[in-house]
Amino acid sequence: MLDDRKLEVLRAIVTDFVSSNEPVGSKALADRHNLGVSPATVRNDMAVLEDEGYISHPHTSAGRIPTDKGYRLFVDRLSSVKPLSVAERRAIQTFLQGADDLDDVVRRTVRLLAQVTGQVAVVQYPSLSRSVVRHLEIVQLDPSRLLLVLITDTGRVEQRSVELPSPLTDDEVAQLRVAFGGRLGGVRLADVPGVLADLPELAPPSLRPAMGCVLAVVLATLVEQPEERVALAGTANLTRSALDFPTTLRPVLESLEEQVVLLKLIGEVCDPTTVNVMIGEENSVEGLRTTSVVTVGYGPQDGAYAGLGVLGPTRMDYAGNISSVRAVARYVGELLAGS
Amino acid sequence: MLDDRKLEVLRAIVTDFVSSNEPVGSKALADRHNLGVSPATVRNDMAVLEDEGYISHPHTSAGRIPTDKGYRLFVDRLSSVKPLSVAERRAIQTFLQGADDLDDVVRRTVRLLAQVTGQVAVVQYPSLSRSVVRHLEIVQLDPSRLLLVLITDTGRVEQRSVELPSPLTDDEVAQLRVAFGGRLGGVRLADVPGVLADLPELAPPSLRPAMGCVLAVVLATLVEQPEERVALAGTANLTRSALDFPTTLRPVLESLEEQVVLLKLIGEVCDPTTVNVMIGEENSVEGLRTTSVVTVGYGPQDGAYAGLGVLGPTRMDYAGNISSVRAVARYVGELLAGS
DNA sequence: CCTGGCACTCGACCGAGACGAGTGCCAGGG
DNA sequence: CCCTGGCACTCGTCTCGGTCGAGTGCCAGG
Repeated sequence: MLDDRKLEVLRAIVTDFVSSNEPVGSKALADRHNLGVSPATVRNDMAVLEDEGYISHPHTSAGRIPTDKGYRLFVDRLSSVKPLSVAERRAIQTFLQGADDLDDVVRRTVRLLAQVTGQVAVVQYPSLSRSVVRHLEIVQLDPSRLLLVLITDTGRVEQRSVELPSPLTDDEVAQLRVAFGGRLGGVRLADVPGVLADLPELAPPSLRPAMGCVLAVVLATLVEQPEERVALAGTANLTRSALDFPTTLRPVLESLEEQVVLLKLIGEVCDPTTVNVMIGEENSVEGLRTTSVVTVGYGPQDGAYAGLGVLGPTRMDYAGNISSVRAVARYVGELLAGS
Repeated sequence: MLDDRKLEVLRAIVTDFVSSNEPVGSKALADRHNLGVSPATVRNDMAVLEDEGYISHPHTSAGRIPTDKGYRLFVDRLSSVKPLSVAERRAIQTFLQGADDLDDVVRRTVRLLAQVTGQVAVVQYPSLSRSVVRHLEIVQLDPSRLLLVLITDTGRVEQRSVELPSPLTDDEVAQLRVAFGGRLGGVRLADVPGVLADLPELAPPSLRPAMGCVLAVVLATLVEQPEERVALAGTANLTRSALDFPTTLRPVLESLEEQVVLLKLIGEVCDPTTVNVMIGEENSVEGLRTTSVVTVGYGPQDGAYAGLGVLGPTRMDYAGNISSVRAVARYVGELLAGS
């Protein structure tokens, strides 16, 4: 149905429309891209493409614009990978180099992504559940309150306070510390429940109530409902295409303020090897139906820490953004694995 | 120069323009507000107000709009305090009630403010330097790395890692813990340098290098350059007035992404008793010259934890926003003091 | 000092007409 | 069979002139 030339026409339409933001006509197409055929032929191809739902035109005497389906086909089969220039790679590397803190890494990353792509950037903090426990510290705030401080291999630090049923002595706290600390080091957070399952049985009776409380908090708030965090940057970039979606800007901004929404966007796919692209209506989030999202997981090869990505109008430079997102993800993954 | 009626005219212009967003003419003014004078008289007053720079008109045959100077006069002398309804107060209280975590409190507060005022809301986390140390925990990550965890009375938790010149034994770490922990409890962070000044001298020689490192980190990153954090919400509200500042939206969004800028906005005044209003050009931040900012400190009566406020177009409901900001600040202050 | 009246300004709105980009279709040619 | 050039047609955009009306500034009178 769609021979090579028609695909070529679609590609030309997408690239031209992305760069110009104006419906593209047959003549301009035939001129700019050396398709080797006349505008009339291009028109015929366009008619077919429109029948198939890949492009549409706003009104009779206007050029064509790609539909979501058209973008999808473009992304899947037509866009060639656009390798980053050496300068860009170096810029990414140096920009991320100076970071010390995990917070700092994430903040830099998200700004960098927004800058490089010119879109809205989203970076999820390394997920707790996929992280490995480096240390669990138990601090006594006052006799019957403890503070748990969890440190992961990615440098993330989480704290929770625990109300105890009865006061503990310093010595008892030390025992707790040994009991938990000794077992958790090096364990993936997802595996913590298994590791700790038999803990209450082994504890001396006097410690059991306290042990139970601490265990409950560890399991409930750190393992079962780990707090996922995300960083956001580049919302100002939405105004560039504000001419495109003037009244649509509001729902987008609203959606972006919802942590849940952001996590949904990024969390859905976290494979560090393949980049995921959601286009327009494919998007599950109401209010982001006019935008596209490019996400990828980051982390070591065998598994992902978390996801990151960019969001922009469906009319975006998919090839470029995919490359940028992938490159940034790789560098961040290495950076976190190395530290 | 400006008699009572002229002031009344200015107030009428401001209130009408704020609610309608359209230049207001003499006839409409004389009609809606019962000024007891004819449109012609109003016109004369308007001419004077314009000479004095309180109002201007976009073009010859259009109504008047307030200038920044006009808003300033309005805020300082003309706006009556608009008390919140009981329902609003209750809503604020119940909305904030459920919070447990400090993070949760701040998140809820900022959303609440954005919701109530319909503007962009900014809430600064309780400032470190004004906080009191509740606990400083020292955790040994590996032989030559420590993690410092600082907990303040407002529930804020900060952590920093320290590279040691040489490995320490468990026992030595315990000594450090006692040395610091014993002295810092209950001390205001700003007073920490004085309290710790003589610490190195008292330490056993073997501990001095490590002690020095820890001390340096505590002083440098926690006291001298404490990391201030802010939360932001309601950027979507900017789109309501997007018709007002269409191309101006971008610089505003850009400014709002800069932590530094936000801190500058809020940090300038932190008095919990008086509300601070910055109008248009008064604003020191380039790019926010078309907006007004209403801020206030929050915290216990004697001093402020930090600041919070809202930002919106100069054309905003100052009286209402001032009331809302003050009310929210009071509740948050109580909430944090109580816990 | 306020008031009504009046001429004037100037942007908003409307409709007609010209323009032109772009389309769809068709007949002819390789 | 597919490509091509030609041609009529559509329809949005732009421009222009004219009308309308809100609002002003000024002035003379009470």
